[in-house]
Amino acid sequence: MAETGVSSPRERYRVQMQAEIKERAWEQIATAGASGLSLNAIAKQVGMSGPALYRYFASRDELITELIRDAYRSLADTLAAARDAGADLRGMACALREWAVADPHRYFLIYGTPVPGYRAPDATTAISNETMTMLIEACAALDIDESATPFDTELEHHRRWAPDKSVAATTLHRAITFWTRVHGVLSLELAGHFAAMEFDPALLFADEVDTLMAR
Amino acid sequence: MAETGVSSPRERYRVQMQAEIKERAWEQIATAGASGLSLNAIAKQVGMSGPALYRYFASRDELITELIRDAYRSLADTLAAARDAGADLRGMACALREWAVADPHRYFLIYGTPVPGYRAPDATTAISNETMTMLIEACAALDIDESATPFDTELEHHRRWAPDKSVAATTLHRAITFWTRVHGVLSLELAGHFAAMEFDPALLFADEVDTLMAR
DNA sequence: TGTACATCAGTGAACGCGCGTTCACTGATGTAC
DNA sequence: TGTACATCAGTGAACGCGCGTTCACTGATGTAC
Repeated sequence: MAETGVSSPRERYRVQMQAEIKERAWEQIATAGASGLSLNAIAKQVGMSGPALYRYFASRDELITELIRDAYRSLADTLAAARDAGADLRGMACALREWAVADPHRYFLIYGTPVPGYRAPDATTAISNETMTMLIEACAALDIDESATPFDTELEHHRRWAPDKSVAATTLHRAITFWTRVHGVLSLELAGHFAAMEFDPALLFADEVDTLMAR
Repeated sequence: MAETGVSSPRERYRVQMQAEIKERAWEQIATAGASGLSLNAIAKQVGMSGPALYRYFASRDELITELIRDAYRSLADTLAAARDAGADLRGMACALREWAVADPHRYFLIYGTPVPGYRAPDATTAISNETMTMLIEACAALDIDESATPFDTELEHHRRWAPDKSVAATTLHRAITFWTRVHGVLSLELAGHFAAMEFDPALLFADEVDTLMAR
């Protein structure tokens, strides 16, 4: 009887196969987009015939859901690694950008056009909260005093989502603003909206982060 | 012989029919997303049978291209109308947000996940430049002096895309930053990433605009 | 160690479906003399 | 005003295609005695 942690050859093969399927799925998303993801095409890539994939995933939707969850997980892990390496908010921003640039399709699977009718499972929202908490802590470490804006007072009254009541509303505000600004630059950059302008998006990104940390 | 501006009944009917097809297409995008847009389904909605649509659009791709171009046009017109009504940068920001919130799918067709393999025609990039020019002019009207950042010097050397050489690099910078920040808030809001937090996204948006205009 | 059985990965055929697009055709509308 | 012709909107059948998913089945791998 297999105990926890010990895996039979069959189990190991299974895990390995699931991983390969996901890998091919990502390749396909890169060329055809998430909506063009086809189980049959993946099966062909893996070297199996169509229905065999149903040994590993109950349906196409389940596969996509796992890919999305993995993307969230990957982002959270990237930020956590940066933090654990002693990075401040700026360092985490760089890590985030590198993560996004490394695989734009993975980025857009999370932050791009929402899939119509798709409902994010609790698992992904939990990871999302985890990420937000890391950002809030990084912002709290900045310790800049500033005058309250209207949105700060709004946050005073709507902060049930925040992890710790001891964090100032201005800190929550800063974390949210960090998030929106970073996404503003990244999503436009990765979607190619800066293509006609010749400037280096990395400098724009850095400038935005600097501005946010200075004031 | 029909002169320019004068249209025969047939022509008028044609234009009207094209408009109705596009309208149904938008409805379908709203429920199934851009990738789920189906010519046959649209035809059914309009009350025609499949192939009839080919009288009005050469292919599915052409229809989508027109929808995208219309979306760009609609946004540019909205901003122009705000400007002509005497709105400053803040007013234009509000107009932009209202435009986006009114039809998120239209917004995402432009600023969402890029369609794999889709190449934006020159017509849309021209409209995009038009929009950017309006923003730059609105930023120039602010006339705030500020110290140059690294990205400002980058822009000094890469500004061929900008409409007028007399505009300061810091103004171009402000226009770009306006664009990225506004998109950061809007794209996260419209994609539902603020759903778990209870605050009013409009206040966050207003705060971002205020910050950008004050400093 | 050998035998009997259970588990499970993968196959191939088949299902119904909807897609974009073509083609030959009908019938109404407009145009020219 | 009437007739002859051209234009063009829309139809219905058909094309080939790939999709997700089911099902009964084969054959290899693991497990129990």
